[in-house]
Amino acid sequence: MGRAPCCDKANVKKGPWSPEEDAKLKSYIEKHGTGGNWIALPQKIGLKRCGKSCRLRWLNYLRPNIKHGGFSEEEDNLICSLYISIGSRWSIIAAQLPGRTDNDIKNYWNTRLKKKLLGKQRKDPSARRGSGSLKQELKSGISVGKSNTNSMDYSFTCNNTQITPYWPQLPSTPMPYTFHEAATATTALNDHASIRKLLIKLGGKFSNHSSNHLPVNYDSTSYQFSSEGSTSSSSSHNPYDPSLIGNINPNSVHGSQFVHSQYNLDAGGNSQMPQGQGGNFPAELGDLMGTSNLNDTQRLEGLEFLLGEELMMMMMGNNNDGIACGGGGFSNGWDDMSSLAYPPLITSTSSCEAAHQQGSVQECSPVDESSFVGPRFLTMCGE
DNA sequence: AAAATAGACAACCGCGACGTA
DNA sequence: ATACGTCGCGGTTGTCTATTT
Repeated sequence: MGRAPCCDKANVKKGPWSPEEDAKLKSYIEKHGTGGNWIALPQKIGLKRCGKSCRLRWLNYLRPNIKHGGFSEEEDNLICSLYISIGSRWSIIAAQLPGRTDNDIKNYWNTRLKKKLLGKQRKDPSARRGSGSLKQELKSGISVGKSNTNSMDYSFTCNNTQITPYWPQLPSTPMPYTFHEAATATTALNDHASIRKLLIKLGGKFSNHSSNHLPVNYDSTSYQFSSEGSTSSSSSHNPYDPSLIGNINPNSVHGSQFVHSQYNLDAGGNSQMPQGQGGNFPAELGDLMGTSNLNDTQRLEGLEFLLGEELMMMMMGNNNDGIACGGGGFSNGWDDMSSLAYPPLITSTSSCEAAHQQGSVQECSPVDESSFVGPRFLTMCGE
C-alpha cells in the first residue's frame, strides 16, 4: 500500500507559477504567516496548488532577501569546501550562505561548480549561454583555476612563488602533514588511493583519524563557529564568519541526516561511507579520482579548481619556473595552505561538551562514528 | 533561417524524520 | 508504543533560452 498523497493531485495545478499566484501567496504569508501548515495554506488563499509546492515557491523564490545567481568566488569556494566536507547536504550548505537557497546552490553546483571541479569548463571557456552569470564571471575576471585580481588577495608566497589558495582567510591551524610530504606524495600519484589520501591530508575531513585537526569548532550556544588557535581574528572576509551563520535555525535541521558527516577511509584510501545517507564520498570527486579512463594529469587538472593552478602545476611536477618548492621549503606556508581545503567544522557532542566545560573551545575529534553527530549537534551541544 | 544542442533554473517527487495525539 | 499528518531534504525532471551547426 502506497503512501497517501499530500493533496488531490487531480485538482492541483503544476508547473510554473504565475505572477498572480506569486502575489497571492506572498501577500498572504506576509500578513498571516504560514500558519504552521503548508498543506492547508493553498486552500485558505484559494490557490490550486499543493502545499508543498507553495512552501517551495515561498522558500526558494518569494521569501525576502533571496539572492539569485551572481555567485561570488567566495561563495563558490565555500560551497566547494562544504561539499567536500559534508557532501550534498544542500540545506546545511545553504545555511552558510545568507540569501541563498538549497535549491539554488544545488542547481548551481550541478550546472556550474561540478564542471569547474571536473575541469571541463576550463577546456571550453566559452559557455554556450550568453546571458548567464558565467559571462558576468568572465567579465569580472573570475576564471577557473587561475588567480584573480578582482577580489581579495588570499595569496601567500613560497620561495618567491606566489601561491593563490582558494580559501580566503580561514583559520589557520597546524597540520599534521607538511606540504613537502604532500608534494612528495603527489610525485607518486599513480593510483586513485594516492590522490584520495592527498585530499584527505589536504582537507583533513575525509579521515576519521583522531590525529586530524579540525580547524573550526561550532559553538552551539551561540550558533557560531570558532577556530582553535586561530591566528586570524578577522572575520570580515571569512566565509565562516559567524555572522553568516547566525541565522541557522537548529530546529530546522534534521538530526540523523547528518550523522555521518565525515568521509571515512580505510588505510588503503578506500571509502567507507555509509550508504543511503546522501553522505557518500562526493560522486564527482569519486569520478574525478576514481575513473580509470582518466590519467593522472587529467584528474589533477580537475583539482585545480580546489587547489589552485600554480600548486597543481608544482604537484604535477610541471614547475616551469624551476623554483624548488619541495624539499621542505613549503613548511612555512603550510598554515596558509591548510586553508585550501578545510571545510567548516562538524564536531562531536562529547568533545563539544568538553569544550564548554573547560570554558574554551578545543579541538573536537570524534571518537567513533556512533558518537559523531551532524546537524543535531547544533542543538545537542547547547542543551 | 531552422533545427539541434546545451546551459540554467524552476519545480516536482519520493522518502525519511519529526511532532503530536 | 504507534499511527498519522506534516515538514524538509535531496534527487530528478521539465521548461525556457542562448548558442551552435
